[in-house]
Amino acid sequence: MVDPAERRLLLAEAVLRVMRRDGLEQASVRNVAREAGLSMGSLRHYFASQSELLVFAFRTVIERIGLRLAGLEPEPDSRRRAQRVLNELLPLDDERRAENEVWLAFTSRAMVDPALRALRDEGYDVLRACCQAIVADLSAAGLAPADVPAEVERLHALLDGLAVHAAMRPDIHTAASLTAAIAQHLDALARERASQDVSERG
Amino acid sequence: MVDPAERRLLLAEAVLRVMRRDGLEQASVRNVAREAGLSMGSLRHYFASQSELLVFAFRTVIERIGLRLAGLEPEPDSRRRAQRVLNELLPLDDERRAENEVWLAFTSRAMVDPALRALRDEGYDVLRACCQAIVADLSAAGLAPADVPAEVERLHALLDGLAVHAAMRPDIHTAASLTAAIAQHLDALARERASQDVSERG
DNA sequence: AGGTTTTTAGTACGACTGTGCTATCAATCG
DNA sequence: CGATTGATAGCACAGTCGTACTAAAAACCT
Repeated sequence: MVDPAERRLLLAEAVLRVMRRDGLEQASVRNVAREAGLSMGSLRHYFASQSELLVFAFRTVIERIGLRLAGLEPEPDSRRRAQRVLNELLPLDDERRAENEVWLAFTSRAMVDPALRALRDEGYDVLRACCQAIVADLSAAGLAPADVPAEVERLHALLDGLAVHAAMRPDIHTAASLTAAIAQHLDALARERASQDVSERG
Repeated sequence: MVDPAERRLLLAEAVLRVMRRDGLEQASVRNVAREAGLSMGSLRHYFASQSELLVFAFRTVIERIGLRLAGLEPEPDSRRRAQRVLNELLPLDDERRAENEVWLAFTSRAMVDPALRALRDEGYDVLRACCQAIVADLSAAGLAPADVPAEVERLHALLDGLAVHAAMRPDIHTAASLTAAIAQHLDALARERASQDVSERG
């Protein structure tokens, strides 16, 4: 017998493929089943409703990102650690570009589909917690201003803004330009803190 | 006789109402016609296809924003001018919150609907030009770092990121917190430039 | 082996979609 | 006044949608 969890994952990945190729509104039960090489009835055996299917698909994306973050090798230097985590969150390669587009589609649909809202908020919270950890870390190391909450807000918005731009204009916002933008921001944070420290001493 | 342009505008506004209330995918020919108090046939008399209707609706949004920007009273102080323009671009009141949600929905759909892509790119370009003007202005006034392109990228991403966050979590990202985030960023730019100037002199 | 449960497939139903088409009403013009 | 054009309405068509349902096949268990 086939592992049910495996089948569900197979279907979730079919959802993501269809979503990315044709848009979320094309991720119908029929299309997803065909994409996965199964029948509608079979899909329905694993997911009682379409909403359940979509939620599961998005959840796998969130979990995948979480796993990647947890799997990062330890890095003693605050600045390098920040850069590495942020690079993990940016759509730098095809896999993460796909995840990013899925995130955008879900974010948009969650505006009007209450069933997706809780999960969307969960993704938001995870990302914000990441930013919080990064900024707190940098600030403690003297590499970011002392006003942590304000800098969390700024970093989080910058990150999601870059993600949206990368989805809209992948030709303009390349992997190189994205990492450069983040690096520049981190440099700016460090410089700001430095000038803060100077004026405090004086 | 009724002015055709007026009727088209009436229908466009119906599109925006439906989009915001029920999502873009609910902005069908039938629903929009009903929302506008017209028949399907009548709608089709003004718009040959649904795509044409949606494009026109989004265009009116872009034009409305452009008109608001053009209508801003002159402000001699660079910093205050920047703040004012940026506040105009942020979803601070209900009208602009609606426009912001429409923008998000269009951005998402344009990922898979080529007919919307050109218009979405136009909106992107307009916003980027705004950021460009603001940063160049601030930089010339000694209130932003000398590396204008890099700061344009940062401001643009920050702006769109805040917009997305405001759409996702209007309870968290209030008008006050949005303006505060922008003000904080402008302060940071000025401080960065100041420390740049100091180190150049020394 | 025989019975039971899981998995798959296929179909049917009612609702909705965009578009094409015709018919009616209003208004303008010759 | 008649005729032409613009505006509105409403229906028909072919297609897709989510879901419910039945029934066959496969796998598992005793």
